[in-house]
Amino acid sequence: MKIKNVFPIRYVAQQTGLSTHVIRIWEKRYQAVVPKRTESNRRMFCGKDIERLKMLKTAVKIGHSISQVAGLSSEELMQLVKLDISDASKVSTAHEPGLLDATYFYDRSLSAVLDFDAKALESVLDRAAVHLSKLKLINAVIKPLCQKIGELWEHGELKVINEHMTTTVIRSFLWNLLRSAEVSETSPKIVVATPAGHQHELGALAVALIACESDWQSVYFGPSLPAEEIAAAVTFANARAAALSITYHEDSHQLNLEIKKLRRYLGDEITIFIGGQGAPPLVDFFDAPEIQILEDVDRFRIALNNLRKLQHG
Amino acid sequence: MKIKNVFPIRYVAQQTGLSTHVIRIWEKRYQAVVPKRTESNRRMFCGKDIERLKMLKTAVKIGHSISQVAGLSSEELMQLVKLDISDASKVSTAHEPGLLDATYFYDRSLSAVLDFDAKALESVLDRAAVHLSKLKLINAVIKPLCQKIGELWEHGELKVINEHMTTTVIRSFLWNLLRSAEVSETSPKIVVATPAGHQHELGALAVALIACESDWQSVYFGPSLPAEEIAAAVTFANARAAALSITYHEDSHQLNLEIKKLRRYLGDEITIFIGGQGAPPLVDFFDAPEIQILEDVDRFRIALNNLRKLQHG
DNA sequence: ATAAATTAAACAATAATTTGACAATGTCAA
DNA sequence: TTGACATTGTCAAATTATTGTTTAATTTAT
Repeated sequence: MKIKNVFPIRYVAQQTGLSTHVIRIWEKRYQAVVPKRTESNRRMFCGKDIERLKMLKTAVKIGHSISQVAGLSSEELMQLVKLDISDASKVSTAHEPGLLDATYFYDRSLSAVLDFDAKALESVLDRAAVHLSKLKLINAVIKPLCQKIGELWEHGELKVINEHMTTTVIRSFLWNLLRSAEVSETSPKIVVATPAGHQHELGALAVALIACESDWQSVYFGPSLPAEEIAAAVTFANARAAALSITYHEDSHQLNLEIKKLRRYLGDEITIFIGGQGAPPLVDFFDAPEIQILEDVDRFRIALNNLRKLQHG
Repeated sequence: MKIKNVFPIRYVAQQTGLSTHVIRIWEKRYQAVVPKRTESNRRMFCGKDIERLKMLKTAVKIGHSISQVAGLSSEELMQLVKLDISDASKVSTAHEPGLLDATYFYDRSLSAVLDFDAKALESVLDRAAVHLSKLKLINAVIKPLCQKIGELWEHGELKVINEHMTTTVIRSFLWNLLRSAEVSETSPKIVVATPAGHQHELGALAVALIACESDWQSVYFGPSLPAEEIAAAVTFANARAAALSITYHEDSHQLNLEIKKLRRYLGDEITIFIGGQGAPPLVDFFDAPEIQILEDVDRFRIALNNLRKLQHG
């Protein structure tokens, strides 16, 4: 049971915060919305009209001109509004001259972390995302930043809250990057997660991004997922591979168990990638070709490409 | 044989707050209600007529035109009106009452979770954010959704991966919402986190959002933060309050220690809020006025406002 | 007999519509 | 920099529609 076309202009104005004048003039000039009319020529808006007007308002607020956005479809508008919320900082700092060097962004990021300035960190990362490729971003900014923070933390030069703040910001940043990655629907899928007990998910997010960059569909599941669940996810998503990110090399016994369990759950045609800083020490433990321990990002990309070709042939 | 209650027009007028003239003219012009008549042509209203007239009155009050809503069925009227009734009592801040039913978004979200469709979930949440106020979004969509997922998970009707996927999506959604919240730079600050050992951070994010809505600057630190670090964050940010979100009531001994420690670390002029589903059982443990256990969102808002005024005076 | 209800018609206050004008702002080329 | 031009929000006037109230005449209930 839907209620349609029952909203008079005053109601719409109150809902959207726009004046009735603006609503009318937007209709007249740009056909931003074209409400139905009563027999007596009164406008009668529907729910979608209101939704649309709200989005238009925020689009304008962000800095777009009404004439440009008024013609967009509601889906496009949604996309626009969503996107610009996530990198609104770009608008304000767009005029700054770009030093295209990755170390510049790394330095600025580190400063922001030490200054405990979440907004600055976000802003730097947003700008870095514009200037650098995803690969470079991860390799030359995110990864060294995380390592550095790890070091500082170990040496007691950084509070846990610094680390938390940074993690939260970077995590959200990477996630938004991941969401905005465009991958073909027909590409093979890879399930990305962190094994049970491992809480650090930044590496996993980076892995998911790299996979996207290599034109795989990343299905990201976040931290601390038991082997059974990873296996279920692979089956459900009909994925060709699973990737685990291991940041700290702790409790390797438990970890081995998990990986072996996962190996058993998955059929032989599913490749398991294990990466991250905590991965190299594991090389000795596993020998099967279906489990690949990867020490750096490039090898991961190569392995993904190989697997892709293999599957194609 | 059922005996119907019937009422003369003056009673109806008194009940609804409408004048007899209005009731008659609404009937004459729009057939808003069509009461039975006595042999001598007096109107005899029934209970449903009164309900209907009340709803029509509030619909008009909201901003609908009587000519348009008078013809709606009582169910449609109910749907149209019930949201704004609940929001009308809140008055205090922005006039952003809900348009579409919040349960609609809740239902769609839940479907997306069960279908394991991350993109659909994102899309629904984005739409909900346009339609609903932050408060309503959290109270009527996010919160019940999390609760439901918790229930399903406990009953084994949901995989861990469902829960993980949902958590990841909602977390990112809330975080973006938090980032886009605009709060004055001069507003007091509140540090939001989850105590050590508590990994679930959605509640904390919701708390941070609520605080923003009450015009506090939320300084969000994510999950599992030891008391020392929370204290350090409060000092560093020069915050007036700290808020802990506790989702599951486990290991209450450890939790008590953490809270008491935090209480010691912070001076008396810093208020500690403890909220979330796991909070109510703690009421008995703490008695100090500087530690406030909050059972629901509204109390949290009230407490924030009080604290704000107190500080002002 | 008095108070209340009924209908119909008239009335006045809002509210919505269109049109045109206007001011503030930004853009672009000279 | 200046001036021409487009964009965009606001406003006023004239017209029409909606809607609550009033008035008047009549009927009914207590």
